[in-house]
Amino acid sequence: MRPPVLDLRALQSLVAILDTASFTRAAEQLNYSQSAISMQIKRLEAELGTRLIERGSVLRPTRQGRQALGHAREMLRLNSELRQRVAESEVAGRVRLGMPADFAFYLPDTLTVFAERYPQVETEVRTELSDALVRSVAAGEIDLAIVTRQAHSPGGTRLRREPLKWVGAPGSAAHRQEPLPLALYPENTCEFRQAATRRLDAIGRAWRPAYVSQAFAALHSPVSAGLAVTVATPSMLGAHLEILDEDATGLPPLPEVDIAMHRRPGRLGYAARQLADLLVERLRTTGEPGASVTP
Amino acid sequence: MRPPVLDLRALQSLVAILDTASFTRAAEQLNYSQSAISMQIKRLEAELGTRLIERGSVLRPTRQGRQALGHAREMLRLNSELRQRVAESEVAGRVRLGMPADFAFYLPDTLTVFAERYPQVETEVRTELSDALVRSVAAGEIDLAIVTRQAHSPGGTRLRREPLKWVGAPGSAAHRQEPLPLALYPENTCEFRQAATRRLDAIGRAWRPAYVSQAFAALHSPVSAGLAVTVATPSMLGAHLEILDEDATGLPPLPEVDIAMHRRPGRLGYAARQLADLLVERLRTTGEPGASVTP
DNA sequence: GATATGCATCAATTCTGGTGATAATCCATG
DNA sequence: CATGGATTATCACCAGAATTGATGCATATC
Repeated sequence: MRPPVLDLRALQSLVAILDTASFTRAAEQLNYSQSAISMQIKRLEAELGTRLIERGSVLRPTRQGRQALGHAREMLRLNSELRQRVAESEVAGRVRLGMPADFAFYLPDTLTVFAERYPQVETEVRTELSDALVRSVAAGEIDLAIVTRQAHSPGGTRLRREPLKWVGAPGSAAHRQEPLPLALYPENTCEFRQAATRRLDAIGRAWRPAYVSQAFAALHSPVSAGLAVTVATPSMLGAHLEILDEDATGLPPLPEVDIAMHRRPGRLGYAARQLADLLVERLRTTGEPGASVTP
Repeated sequence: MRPPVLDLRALQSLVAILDTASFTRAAEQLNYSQSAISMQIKRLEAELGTRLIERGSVLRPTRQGRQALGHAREMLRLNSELRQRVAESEVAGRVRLGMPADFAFYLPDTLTVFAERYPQVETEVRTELSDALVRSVAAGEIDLAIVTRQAHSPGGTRLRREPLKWVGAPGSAAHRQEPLPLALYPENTCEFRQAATRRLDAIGRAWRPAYVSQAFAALHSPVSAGLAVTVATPSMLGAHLEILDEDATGLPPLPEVDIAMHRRPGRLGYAARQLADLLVERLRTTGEPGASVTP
């Protein structure tokens, strides 16, 4: 009738037993009597209808025990995380975060998660050029800055590196227009776009800033309508846009860009540290997809 | 002293309340009395030191309640999965799986997971050419087959599509040798390699089967030693090998390949269905990385 | 074979958590 | 503003589950 649930304390004991390889030590660790541990496991095994621990001179999990162990660990982790999250929603404070204008559309998910998790924290976002942000963060005017990596600006943690690509609407011929119509943030506001225009100049391809705006929507519309092209990294790409192949379009290849985080000097407040951790967690690229090799 | 754990039954009730928007209905659903539900939530809220449910004409979770809800759901999911996994390790039976020879190095992780999860199941792996496997599976001689997609062999579920790439050891010059030394499975054994040699022939590039073996190690060694090149998809790639850029090396571009699964006609046994699900889960490509768009 | 160590079991006790009845609340109506 | 209906909170009581400490049993150690 009701989905049967296991006793988390018993799972906790199971984990402790297999970690310490001893009922007795698990009991000490968890502040139970040895018999309590023994009974908990007995009940757990009865509930699951199978033996979980192979008793002997050395304790080993059975296959079922190994299955259970992984899930038990994860459940206990979630248990602590739940407690912490609930407790943290009391955390108050203030975080000042800086990012280039074009990141304002890259991070909102993460900022939403943060705002949800720490509803009492005031988050103040400032948008400036990357190098200005690096100075601001060094001066302690803001706590954190997400910037495109400046080769000459040391410090900061690299979060990810992504290729920069030409982007347009599927099927659009905007990239064949002469001069090339670009949707741009205002001059000097966006380094990606500076990189792009410099490469166009280098190959002698004419271009014009067909759409210039600080507002995201005002730039997105002409691109998805096929009236202009722009540049973005693959992970910034949405469903309505596609990467334009450089060979097929004759557009110049674009460099890779680094995305890095800078922290202001001194000890950050708790809220700022949590935001920093969250940004690292959500932006850091994951490892290589495959692990095996085939000839 | 001991990491405090929450009562899973209380979390179960929390979820039920927020799902049904009513203490009373949650009680009916879980076969508790209404007062039991009320007290469970009271205890849970006391334990966490915060209100989880905002009482009123309509019940709504507080921010803390929302935090808790997600984790609670996940913990309950793990709870059921744990029970099922433990129960499933009693599942016996037999599964006959077919795959091309070159997949024998693509799937072992998944097969290990399967063997661990269903230790009583006999798994029999047969390696043949893809089209032979499609016939075998249609004839019911094997239960499942993982094959490279045959345009003319309908049926089957496509699991993923990957580009085929030239692969060599980093820094090696093997790709500049004339004729091109290839590490190959025996002729007609591997369709990837047939695709490769046909493309070489098409552009008039001479090649020779420098290393031919059914054994993985015997092929892997010469490639990572820089003595030959071979072809693979990126996810088959290991740390010791790298993709050779087609433009830089003058090697012909290779097609994309589809990896598909065929099931034999008729109702599969439980074990076979589970293996099929696992293969789909582990091989199916995940969605696009990003969701937002930037101009 | 004696001893030590560690898990299982048992009986007694504690105490958690459920039930049913009832009180308190909240909202919708008249 | 009062009343009725529905929903949640509280209370007293009880059942049974979990813990404990003592003891039994098995296995390793010397």
